[in-house]
Amino acid sequence: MGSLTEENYIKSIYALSEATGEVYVSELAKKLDVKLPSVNSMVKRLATKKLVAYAPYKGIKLTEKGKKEALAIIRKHRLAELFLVKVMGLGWEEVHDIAEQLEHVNSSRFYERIDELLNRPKFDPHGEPIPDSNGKIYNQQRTSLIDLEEGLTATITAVTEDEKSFLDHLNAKGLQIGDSVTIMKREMFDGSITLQHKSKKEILLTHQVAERIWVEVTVTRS
Amino acid sequence: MGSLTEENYIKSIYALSEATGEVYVSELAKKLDVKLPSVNSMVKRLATKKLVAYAPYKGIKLTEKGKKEALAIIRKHRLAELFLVKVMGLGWEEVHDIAEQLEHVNSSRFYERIDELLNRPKFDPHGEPIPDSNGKIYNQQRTSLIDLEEGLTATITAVTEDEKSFLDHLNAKGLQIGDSVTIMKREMFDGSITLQHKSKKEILLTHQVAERIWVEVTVTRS
DNA sequence: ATAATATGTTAGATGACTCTAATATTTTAA
DNA sequence: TTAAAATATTAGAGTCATCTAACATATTAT
Ligand SMILES: [Mn+2]
Ligand SMILES: [Mn+2]
Ligand SMILES: [Mn+2]
Ligand SMILES: [Mn+2]
Repeated sequence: MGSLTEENYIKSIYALSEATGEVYVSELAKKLDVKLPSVNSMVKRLATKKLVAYAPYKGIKLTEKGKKEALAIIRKHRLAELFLVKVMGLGWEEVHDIAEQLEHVNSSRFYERIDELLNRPKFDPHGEPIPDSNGKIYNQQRTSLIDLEEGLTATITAVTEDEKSFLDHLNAKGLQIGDSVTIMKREMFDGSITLQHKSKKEILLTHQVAERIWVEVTVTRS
Repeated sequence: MGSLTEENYIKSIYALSEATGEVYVSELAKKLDVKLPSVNSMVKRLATKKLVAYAPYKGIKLTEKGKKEALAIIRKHRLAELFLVKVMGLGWEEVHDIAEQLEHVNSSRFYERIDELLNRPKFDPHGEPIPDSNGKIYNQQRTSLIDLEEGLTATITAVTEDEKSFLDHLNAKGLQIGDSVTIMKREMFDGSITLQHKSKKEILLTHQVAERIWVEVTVTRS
């Protein structure tokens, strides 16, 4: 295991490569909120340790070893989040920041026990898959709310955003993982969407919010 | 809050001052397993931050501010240990090392929740008192097993040693916090002690082990 | 093909924390 | 009261992780 800083670099490289394919030094700098030369020297160090392969202007790629480390950290992060919600009774909007710290705890006993208590869970409180202890990740097929036709009914499976303000927003709207929603109206003008919710209420979501909500279609046009 | 390193210095200074009164740079170096000059410069830094008062050859003293920080860390450590035992089902011999990491987690929510779940506990799994959120600590009067006369019966209230090997040793002997024991024999020659235990077994403890076990006398000589 | 833009590097410095080697001061004991 | 022992300090250097300022290279758009 590397230092805390190293772990955060590895994790960010993994996240960016999932999101955008190529990972540039400059992108990483923005994500980690450090300056370019800092990233430049750290990437060199990671390359020396065979955690990444780096070709200037071509991007940074995690090696197998690096990927394995990233997945181990993500596993710990997501197990921690679920534990905080299920066992400790915290809200899904307040666990990410704590998990950012707990993911660096070095104790197989601790995480083995969490995994056991939660009965080898497959998803975190935000619907993100939890890699198993070998780093294997179950990748669901994902459809965003913004891609659904009017009239369709779907179940919310995940949200791709950990930020408290976003989750507070969903809480205020009364939306949760597992909720069933029907698309009532898609606005051409601003991309906003009106949903019919199990609570019987109609909910309006902006494009910006809807695109971060992932669903599985359960009922096709009636 | 200071850095992780700073927190560990503060905690060690507190522990040493409880144990031996005066805390010398040299003692601290031994405890933290770093060299003298490292401690020397860190102590200067802590003094600049008004966390300690330092007079060479006279010892290091925590200021009120430093004491408060130490107690906050100790509180987190002990809450974590108890949580790991009571909620997560780990053994008292394996929680210290994990708590050494969890004590640095910065989240009042996390610790507030642990405190609540455990119902504002007063003692950790080793019988050590847990400071309250104001840093107030309930200091029990302590009698060591080695100070009991033959024939007395007492209850084990605490052990002053977190090391796994020591606690493994007690586990092997079948001794736990709360157990009632009667002093059968005190050996003059080597200071060892023979106990009658609730399990009906006789248990022999060396002086080295017995002196780390604290008790409350429940039955005086019959 | 040149200019503009995106992307990356080098040099040199800083702060936190650590080390070794050499030296200094204070306390205590003979 | 001098020597020995305990305690502490300074000087100088190294690693990790960061920064600013200046410069360099590659990609792309005109
Ligand atoms: Mn998260
Ligand atoms: Mn999550
Ligand atoms: Mn402990
Ligand atoms: Mn303890």
